[in-house]
Amino acid sequence: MVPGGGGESRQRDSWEGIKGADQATGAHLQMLATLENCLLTLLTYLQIQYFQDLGPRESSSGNLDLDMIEEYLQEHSVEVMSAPGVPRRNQQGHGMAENSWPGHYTYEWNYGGVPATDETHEQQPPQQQQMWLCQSSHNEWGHFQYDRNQYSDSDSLSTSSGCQEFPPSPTSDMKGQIAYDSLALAPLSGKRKERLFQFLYEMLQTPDMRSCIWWVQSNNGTFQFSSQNKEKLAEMWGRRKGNRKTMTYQKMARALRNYSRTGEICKVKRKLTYQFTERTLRGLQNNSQRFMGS
DNA sequence: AATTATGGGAATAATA
DNA sequence: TTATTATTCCCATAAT
Repeated sequence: MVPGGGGESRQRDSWEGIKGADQATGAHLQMLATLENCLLTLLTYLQIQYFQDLGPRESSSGNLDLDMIEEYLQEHSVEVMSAPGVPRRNQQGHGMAENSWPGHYTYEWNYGGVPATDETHEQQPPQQQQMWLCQSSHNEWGHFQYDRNQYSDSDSLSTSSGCQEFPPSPTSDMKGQIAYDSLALAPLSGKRKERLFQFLYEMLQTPDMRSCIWWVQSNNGTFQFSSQNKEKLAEMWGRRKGNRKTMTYQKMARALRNYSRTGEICKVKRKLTYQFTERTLRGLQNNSQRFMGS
């Protein structure tokens, strides 16, 4: 039937049915996970501070998330902590790429103008709203948003001026999977399909995802994937889209590359890091503000 | 040298 | 139907 290609049995059937299984429980678990994660994040942050202050020693203490920390430090071209043991790779002017906007692409957002005539329950209770429960609140930019103070954005915590930031939280595996699943399946009843860059932005606001993706500099829109967990993020993207085959970073990155042509996201020199175009970021930010009651 | 990251052509699928 | 976006496959090159 199919000429070239791996064929791969054409049947497009069953995978349809198994979708909206358990969302309520997922949401509850997610809430707990989020709380737990906040604590863990704080803990990790303190640990990092400790290491920075005292220099890297063999750290007999927590071996729990040392991998995480290590990867983080590596991927962030550690300029703090000039450790004897740390290879200190990559110069690149150490100040991450581009403190300013690349200038190309100066179109307009024409999405922004949506009246946001959303449904009834738009009062936005000031506290958390379960994103995965209220899918009715999105337009084409759509989707939800955490509380502002929940995703303490990396820059605000930076001790040094540059791109220093909050380490990815050490999401442990057990609750990790649960959280990832419920996040991945979030917009099941959504009408408009979410775009990849919107999904990424959403993940960037999600504390649980810090082990997969994080802001390098949120104010100029640069973000970076985790070398170790990028595949997990990709899988989530694929699941959310409902693709038949599993999404991989390789394929997701292909889509990302298209963005550099169409001007939503462009690549920066640094490993695994990209940057939202100014207008993209503006659109994303405006959009999420609409759903936060400011 | 081997692995990993980047980049893009091209066909196809899915959506708007 | 067409245009746009995303997916899938695949190969080449660069970087580490």
